[in-house]
Amino acid sequence: MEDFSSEGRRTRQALRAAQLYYVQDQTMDTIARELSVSRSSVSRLLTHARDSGIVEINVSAPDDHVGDTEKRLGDRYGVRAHVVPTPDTLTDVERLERVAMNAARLVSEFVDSHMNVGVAWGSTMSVVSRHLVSRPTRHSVIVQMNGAGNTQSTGIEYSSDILQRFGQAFGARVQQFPVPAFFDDPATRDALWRERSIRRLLELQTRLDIAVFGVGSPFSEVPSHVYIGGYLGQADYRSLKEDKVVGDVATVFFRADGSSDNITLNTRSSGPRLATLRRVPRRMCIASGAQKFAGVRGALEGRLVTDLVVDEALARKLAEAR
Amino acid sequence: MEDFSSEGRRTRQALRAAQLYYVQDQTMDTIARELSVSRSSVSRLLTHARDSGIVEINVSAPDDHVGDTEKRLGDRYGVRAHVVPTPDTLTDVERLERVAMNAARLVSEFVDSHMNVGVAWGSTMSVVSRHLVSRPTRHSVIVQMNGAGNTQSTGIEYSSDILQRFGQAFGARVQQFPVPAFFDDPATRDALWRERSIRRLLELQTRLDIAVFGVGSPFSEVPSHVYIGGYLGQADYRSLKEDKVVGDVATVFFRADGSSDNITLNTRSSGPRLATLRRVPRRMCIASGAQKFAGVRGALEGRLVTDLVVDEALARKLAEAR
DNA sequence: CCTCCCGTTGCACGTTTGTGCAGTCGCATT
DNA sequence: AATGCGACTGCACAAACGTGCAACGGGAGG
Repeated sequence: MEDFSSEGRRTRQALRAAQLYYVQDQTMDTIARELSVSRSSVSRLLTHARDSGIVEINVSAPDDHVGDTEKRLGDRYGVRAHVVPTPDTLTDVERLERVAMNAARLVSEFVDSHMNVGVAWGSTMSVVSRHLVSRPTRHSVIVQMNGAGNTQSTGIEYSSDILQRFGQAFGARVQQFPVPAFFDDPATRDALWRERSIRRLLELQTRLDIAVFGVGSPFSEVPSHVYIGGYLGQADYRSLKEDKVVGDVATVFFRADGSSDNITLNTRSSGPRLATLRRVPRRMCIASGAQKFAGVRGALEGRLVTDLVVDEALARKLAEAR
Repeated sequence: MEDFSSEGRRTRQALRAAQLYYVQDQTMDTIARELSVSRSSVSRLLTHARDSGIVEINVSAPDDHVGDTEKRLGDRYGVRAHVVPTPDTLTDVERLERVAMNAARLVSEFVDSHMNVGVAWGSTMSVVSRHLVSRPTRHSVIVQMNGAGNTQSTGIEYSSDILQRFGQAFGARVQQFPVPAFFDDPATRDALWRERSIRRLLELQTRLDIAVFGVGSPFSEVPSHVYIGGYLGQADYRSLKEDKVVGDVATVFFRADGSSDNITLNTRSSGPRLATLRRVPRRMCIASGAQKFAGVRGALEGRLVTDLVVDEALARKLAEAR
């Protein structure tokens, strides 16, 4: 059955315009005449073509030009590093924005049909989700990695919005994880974890093909919003400090050497155990800003990461560390 | 050893500019300030980045929008068809130009390291070679498929120029085939074919990963330049007619049903037997203009082609044929 | 040291492209 | 039929971009 709806027509036009523009190097003016629409419409068609994934633009270094820092990070931590060019003069917000754009592209590049994609939430992930370039896939699933909180701080939406945008971009089913980020009583969690509906999701988490996450840095000057969102109390902070925590991934905490055993708070967290996380074939960590240094380094030491996306300054710091 | 030569520097800058422009959506002006060069230089850097393969732009149909004609050609002849959008009002030259641009992109997409790429020559291939987007590969070889003539008709260069451009684009070694397109005496060919140096090349031809070629159409109104370049005489023409030839690939002739047995002229041709050609895993045929209809159809019937690149009008004709 | 040559740069200009706005069309609701 | 709504179009203007040209600079040869 053919699709003659206006949406199908639009896509066909966009496709044709894109071919003429990107492959045959026509100007929009020429294309406009060829499709008998106005030049402006062609401009809009091309925009549509770009962010609906009809055209796909890749920038890749010829092998002999992979950045020095990237190589060093690769050698030192065994990760594929993606260093985002960022002049040091940018504000934190701009820097994050740029890192997120790069990361979003990478995600769209990696995700494919029939994949289970684990997605965490947080301010970084929020920005990333807003820059995803759409790429229609089939039978892929977006899986929420840890329980959500409803945060309304500036620029952060409900975690479900983040997931929704991922779902949108890949035409994927979204699998929510309807539990709180932290439980008060570990026993409650354990009970809930025995529920059939929850078990199904936990099981899904063990079969992820990709996990995408940022890192929290609880003891940096600018704490991740997990720490200001009212999730944790004074006592919890003290507990983290005692356990020598340097960061978290999906609300699961770890130390500078990447270890997470016997960290009190983890017994109450809704996130996946690090051992589980490490079994995911591709684990993409996105971080921007020097204040994430300790957290990211811990995540790297703990082998939680296979693909690292960071800004230049942070990359340098990581490469030089130790 | 680091490469600090000006060429290496240029590439690094181009890479960075490309990332900023295509991934981070910066304007050239911004990028110029960031690299402290003029905006014009950024424009030039981006041009360089595009046609040196640092950025790679793909236009692909979402599966549910593959053209109708493409599907029909696929069903009918068992080829992957690439129909190039071309309004019917174009001149033959413009049409060819557009088809060639598309084809060139496809070639660059298919060719990879360690591949042997067979290349024919002719007016179509000449235009194609001029639009190749560079893609650095290693250990790949460009192999000339049939003996060359030195033609100076408009727009056609020596076949070696075509090969040279292929070599350039892929950083590949170029393997010339220093024999005439047609021999006067089959025996001369057979003798030459026993030469060690020639045998090495013939053997290479049997191990091609891709073959790229146009088709000749000897009996259309506008004959392929093979037929006007002085390669063939009156008697030869008669012989072709008697043998019911409709076209050629790499100066090897075939009939409407794709057969090539007992075609007199083939015993004197320097091109590969069709059986040999058919063993190449990917065989890309590029043709533009309705006058190629008979030739292309023969090539398709003879299963000489796995990937077909044609303009819209020709595609329609082929799809409707039979 | 000078000179010439070749490759690179920025400027200035014309061209090409993005976008706010107001007008139009189709469609569903009253 | 009238009304309202939303999606889409073309216009007009501003922003962004490509390129011929002249000036610059650094290296080889005299």
